[in-house]
Amino acid sequence: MLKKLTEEKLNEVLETGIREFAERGLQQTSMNAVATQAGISVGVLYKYYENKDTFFLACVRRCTEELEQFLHQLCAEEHKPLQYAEALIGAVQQFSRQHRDYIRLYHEVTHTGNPVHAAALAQQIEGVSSKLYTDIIQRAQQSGDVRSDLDPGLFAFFFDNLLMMMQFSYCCPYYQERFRLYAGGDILDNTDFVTAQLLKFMESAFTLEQADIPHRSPKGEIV
Amino acid sequence: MLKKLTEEKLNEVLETGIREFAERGLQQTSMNAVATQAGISVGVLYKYYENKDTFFLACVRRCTEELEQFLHQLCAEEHKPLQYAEALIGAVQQFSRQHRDYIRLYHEVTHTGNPVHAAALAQQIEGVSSKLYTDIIQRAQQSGDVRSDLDPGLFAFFFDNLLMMMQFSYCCPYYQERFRLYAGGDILDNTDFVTAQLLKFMESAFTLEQADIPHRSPKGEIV
Amino acid sequence: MLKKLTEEKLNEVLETGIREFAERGLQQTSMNAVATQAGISVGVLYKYYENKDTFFLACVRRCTEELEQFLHQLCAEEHKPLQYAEALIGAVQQFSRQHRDYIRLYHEVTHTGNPVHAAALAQQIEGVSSKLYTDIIQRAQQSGDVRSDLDPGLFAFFFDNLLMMMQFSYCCPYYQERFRLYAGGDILDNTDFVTAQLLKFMESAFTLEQADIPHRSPKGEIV
Amino acid sequence: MLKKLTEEKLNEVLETGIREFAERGLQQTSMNAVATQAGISVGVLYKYYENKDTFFLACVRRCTEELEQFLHQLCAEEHKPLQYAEALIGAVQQFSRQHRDYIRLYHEVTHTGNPVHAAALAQQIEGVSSKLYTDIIQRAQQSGDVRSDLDPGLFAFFFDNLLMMMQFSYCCPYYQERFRLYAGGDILDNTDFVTAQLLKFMESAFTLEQADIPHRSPKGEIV
DNA sequence: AATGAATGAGAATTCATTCAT
DNA sequence: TATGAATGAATTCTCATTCAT
Repeated sequence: MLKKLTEEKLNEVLETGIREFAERGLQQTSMNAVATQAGISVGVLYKYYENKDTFFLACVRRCTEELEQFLHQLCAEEHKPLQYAEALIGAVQQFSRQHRDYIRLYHEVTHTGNPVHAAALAQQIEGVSSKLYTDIIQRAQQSGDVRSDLDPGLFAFFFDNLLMMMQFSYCCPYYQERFRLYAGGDILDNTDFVTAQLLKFMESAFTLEQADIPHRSPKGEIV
Repeated sequence: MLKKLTEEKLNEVLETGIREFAERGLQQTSMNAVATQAGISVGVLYKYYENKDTFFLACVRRCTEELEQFLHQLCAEEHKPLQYAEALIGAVQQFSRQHRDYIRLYHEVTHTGNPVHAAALAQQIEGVSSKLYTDIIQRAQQSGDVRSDLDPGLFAFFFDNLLMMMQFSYCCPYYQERFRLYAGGDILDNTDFVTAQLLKFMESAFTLEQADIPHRSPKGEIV
Repeated sequence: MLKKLTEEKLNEVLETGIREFAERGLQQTSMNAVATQAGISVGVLYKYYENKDTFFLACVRRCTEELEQFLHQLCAEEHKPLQYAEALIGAVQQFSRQHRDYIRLYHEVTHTGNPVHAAALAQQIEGVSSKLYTDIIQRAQQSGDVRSDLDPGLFAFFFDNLLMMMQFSYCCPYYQERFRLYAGGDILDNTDFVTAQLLKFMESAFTLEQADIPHRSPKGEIV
Repeated sequence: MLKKLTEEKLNEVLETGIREFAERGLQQTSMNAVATQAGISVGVLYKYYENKDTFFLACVRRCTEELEQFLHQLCAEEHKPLQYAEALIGAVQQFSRQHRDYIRLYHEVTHTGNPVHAAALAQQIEGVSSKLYTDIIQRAQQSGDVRSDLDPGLFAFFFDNLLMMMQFSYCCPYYQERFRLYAGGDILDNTDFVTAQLLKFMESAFTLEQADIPHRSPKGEIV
């Protein structure tokens, strides 16, 4: 009966954890259930992870690693901001389809009530992408591709907010329903349409009077 | 000892529930604790609410009623879209400050795992605002204040996404930390700055080359 | 099924706890087992006692109360020291026979590893008797019934040590065996003999040369 | 990795066991922890000792061996009873200081609930000393150094009770507190005072009237 | 109608012991 | 022979819900 846990098995344990936590949430997930489903005993689970929280965090880290890798690959290539945005939106949609549970787990993390834990988690999860986005935007502002009267951090924040909501809207039951409510019952399948629309929204949510947008052209010719 | 539960008392019960659910979440909140804090017995709590879920939903409804009222007041006045947006952003910030627990409770709702419940909740909570926003946008498109090549539902969706994230970012621990990470430690107090920036972001996230925006005019005159 | 716990029932719970703790010790006693044996649910047990330790302490207190009462009755009457001693020895033997579990529980208390808890328990359990004994001895010294070159506290301590060991020797398996080993297999039943012998031991364990005992007579006549 | 367990290693294992059992007690001590601390694997621990109880007994035996040796050295020399007593009290105090864990382990043994085990243990631990003491006393009675109207076994028993309590009072948390309660906060350091007082207590705990002690002289001259 | 004590299933965690390597 | 990972029964404690008073 005693079979050493292969790396493969440990992977399975993590995937089981991710699945269960994504499905039921932190509280409702039972360590015994995870162990049983992963085909191991509770004992080993606790051998590898001090307690439920630790195990949860391990599952989260696994997800964020994957996500970061995904992100890095994407941001490695040089792009114009809008191309970045398009690529990111597409990537987020793809990731959401392939790793629904990762997104759900991420959503579960946002429920962390304890501010100290929340700070650590936010740092761990958002640290990389927040810097990445902010940098890209700063560069784009220097090259004149993004209006410079916007704080790069806040710009990145709003931008990520839209991506985040997109992820949740593809993966989490409540957000899915909300998505359908706003955009119709089959919206979840029209990914290209959504991408196109979101891009347009970002370009210019509101039509502005000429007078309102002297800043629009950093070079000044148009206005 | 036998006192009929006055409306006032029922109010107190709901407020207690909202506070507890907002603070601890659905699972971690104890019905006994709610009853004790509200100064009633568990028995009556179960007399009025079939079970914990039912009670939770009642608390949620109480919050959404408040929220809707708030929204309706705001949308009653006729405005240009950007003015609407500005008013809404301000309102959201104010509401977040005044009713942190309502927002937290709303956030708690988004964790509903059961799709059926999720659908009912989304309908209940988002039904009004989604219609409201979509209508406003449609009207704005007809009057030419909003580019008409955007789907009004999706536009409303993206718009509400930004507002929603703003609420959470002001009220929920994890999102607060994330907010600070993106925009600096004191961002939570600079509400005016955030409002101004978000408005700009909505106006036009990205500067566009002329060539990039032939679609801007659906009628083609401008370009 | 829901029957209110009468005072009688609560008594039974305590007695069950005392029995189980006495039988198995603190660690080995299961709260579920106590509840089952007392005919209640674990829930109530935890309603009345915060946790296992608290329940254990309640059981201990119950025992010490009984013991103190027993002691007070005895010490109320004025006696000569040796009469006190005789009365106490007899009382201890009687108490041991009637309340074996109380003594065993007392013995269990002596295993408290945590010095802080130990201090509190010792204070609670020994506080009264230590003062009582010391006072009696001091008075006896003033009246010349006890040699005055002995520290009253230490005298009381040695005296209580002998009583304590007697209790354990009548009640706790290991000490019982040890008792038999020293004094024969049937010693546990010869209580009168033991009393007489212990009294003699206290009177004068060792025969002394005349020269060694000038202090024996506080009045000086004999020597 | 495969190294034969040297005698030295086995010693270390036993010492670790003694330390842990003394510190935490039988139940609370973990075999895994002992193995880890001793620098071996649980596997070997179970190779050498069938189970936890067996290992515990081995640790106990190790302690009693040491204790017996100590005792034998002391009793080898011929003495008058009071000199023996004084020597023993001093020895016990010294042993308590040097081998606190041995005494604690001994105390742990007294908790054995199972009468069969208790009998075996008592026999093993007390067998030698009970005989030794009883013999010495019998001889002393024959030589007139101890009053002959005392049962030698019981005398030895009472005497050992006092020594035993002294050991515990120097080594075990609860008994230490009790000691301080009776004799003041710094009593644990005043070993000489304690020795002197205990000797006096043994000499003659209570002052007796002439009439009360006709038996004092076994030869009958005095009375 | 109101009370709140009682119920008991369920969840996290521990650790003596086994046995494949 | 030594290792130490794996097992899983057992234990403490919680809390939604019931129902006698």
